[in-house]
Amino acid sequence: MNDLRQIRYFLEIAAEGNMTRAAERLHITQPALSRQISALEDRLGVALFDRVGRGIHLTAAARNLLPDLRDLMQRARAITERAELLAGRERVRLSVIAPPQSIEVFLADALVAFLARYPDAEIKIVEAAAQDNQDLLERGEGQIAIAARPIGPQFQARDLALGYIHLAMPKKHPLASKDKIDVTELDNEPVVVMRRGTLARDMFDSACRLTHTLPTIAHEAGSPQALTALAGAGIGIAIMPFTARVDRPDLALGRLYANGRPLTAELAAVLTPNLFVTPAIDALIEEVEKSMHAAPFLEPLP
Amino acid sequence: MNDLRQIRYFLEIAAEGNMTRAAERLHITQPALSRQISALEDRLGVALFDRVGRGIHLTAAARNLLPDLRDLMQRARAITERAELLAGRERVRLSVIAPPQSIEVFLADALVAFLARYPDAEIKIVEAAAQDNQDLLERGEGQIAIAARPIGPQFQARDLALGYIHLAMPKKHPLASKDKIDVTELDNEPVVVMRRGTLARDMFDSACRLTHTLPTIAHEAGSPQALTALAGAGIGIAIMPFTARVDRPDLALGRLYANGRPLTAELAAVLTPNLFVTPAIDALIEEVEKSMHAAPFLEPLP
DNA sequence: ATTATTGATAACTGAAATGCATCGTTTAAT
DNA sequence: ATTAAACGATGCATTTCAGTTATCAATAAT
Repeated sequence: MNDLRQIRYFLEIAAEGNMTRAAERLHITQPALSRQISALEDRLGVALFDRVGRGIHLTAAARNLLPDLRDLMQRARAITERAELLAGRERVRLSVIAPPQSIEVFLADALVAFLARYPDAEIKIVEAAAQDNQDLLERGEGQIAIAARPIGPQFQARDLALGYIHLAMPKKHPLASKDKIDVTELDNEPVVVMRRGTLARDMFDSACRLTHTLPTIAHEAGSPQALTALAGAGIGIAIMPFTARVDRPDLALGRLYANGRPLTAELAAVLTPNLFVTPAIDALIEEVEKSMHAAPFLEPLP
Repeated sequence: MNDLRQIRYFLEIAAEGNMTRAAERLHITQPALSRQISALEDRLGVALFDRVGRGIHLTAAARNLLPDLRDLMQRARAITERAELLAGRERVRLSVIAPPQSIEVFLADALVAFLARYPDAEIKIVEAAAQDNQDLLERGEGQIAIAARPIGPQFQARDLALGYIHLAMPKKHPLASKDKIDVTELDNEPVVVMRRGTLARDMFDSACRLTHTLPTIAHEAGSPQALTALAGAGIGIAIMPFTARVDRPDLALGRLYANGRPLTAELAAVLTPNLFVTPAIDALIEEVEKSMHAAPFLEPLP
């Protein structure tokens, strides 16, 4: 085992499922990649990919080795970073994985503040659905992800904020006067929700199931803006995600409760295992936290 | 961080303390090694060695990175081995670190039995003083070491046997009739012991200190044979190491006690961290265990 | 049947690693 | 003080290896 490069190549193909595309992402040509993988297979003495028709897929052996190889790469990276820190010329290069709304509502602001402190830092933002966040982190697509607890045991995490699911409805709506609204009050009520796969939607579904509430789904929207627009038009009460700004004065806002407790999610910064946490990373997380607390419906954790 | 080779080179120099010798062990020439290290230092941006006069020594940064780099290499090796196992063509290649007497008394026999089961295995034996055993393991000089507990927390271990420190003396000696002999009975008594650094000697010294016993060290010997010879000549009672055969009918044997309990050491097979334990390794340890239990003064652990 | 996609292969090129010879410095021996 | 040995660094030639371009074979989509 001499070469981390071949491992990096292998991981890229495993993540991409396709040699040609992996080669592009690695900035090499496809034949070069193909030959490196052959070499790796020879050296390990085990086939890593089934060449089936055109296209490939992982062999059982490769699936077996995959987690450890990922771990090895991350460790190697962590060591390099520590070495650079020891050399005093730390180069901050981070990829942050976050859901679209998080980017819009607080990540952008946080990055501005962070870059004021670390002007030379290179921050890349990877947009991903909430549910894919931890997968991408595990595949090494980034070092930090914004996600809600629970978080896989293999990760470290830093608490960021407590997010409340809130409701938006026209001011004339019968429930508009209330600050706390229980899920059960939404029985048979027309609601507009985010599409499946977003955190707020999934939590809302769970709350309904647990309380045997059956709201009428009037519409599934793809963005918080669409949600508020529909609510404003009287189509239904909008179930707003945690990280959404509501800037419409015609709408009343309330918090959603279930069993007497507010529906909340603990948002956290999830860190790649073995990541060596530099002061810069700490600073970034701190800025994210500050920026989140400035947003409505996101409160500091106790 | 692309290249495990450079890390392997670095570790070899760190272990050897000398580039020329490290180059020999790596089967490359000294200039090649020198350049690779320069390249590694450039890439990490930090000096790993101070070039002081002729010769080198590790910088603080290098000492800081050393354990993690070792760990990385061991993980890489473990992965390769697992891959070979998955490929069904496991090539058993082990280095076993053991003190000289262990080799003589039971390791040799164990290897014969093991090789009968795995004829293609390549086993290398590294002879090392008991006290150096764990260091060598940590430096990656071998995968398995025979050592006495306590064992560093970073290692896995398998219990092998309980060893008793025993005494050898002429049959006419006043203490010869006793089976159990307490350390305190050796006060002012002439004894012959192994040289410092062997396990039995160190334990004997500790026992004397704890019980305020001051035997007269008549001689320090380098081998168990010398010990029995001196005891037979009446120079003093021989404090025998755990793993020594006494085949002289003119000598009486007894067990050494302190505070009413026999002086024992729990011998164990210590395994490199992250070592992937194959059936072959299990078999080897099993054979070692069997072979030890056949030796006198080594008993199975409860 | 035709075309586009995808991975493998061959021949070539350029970069990187290695070996050999040698130098400069430091330490040990005399 | 002088010499010899030890040790790491450097210049140059050679080999090894990863990468590129061009192309092929197999397969899936139309």
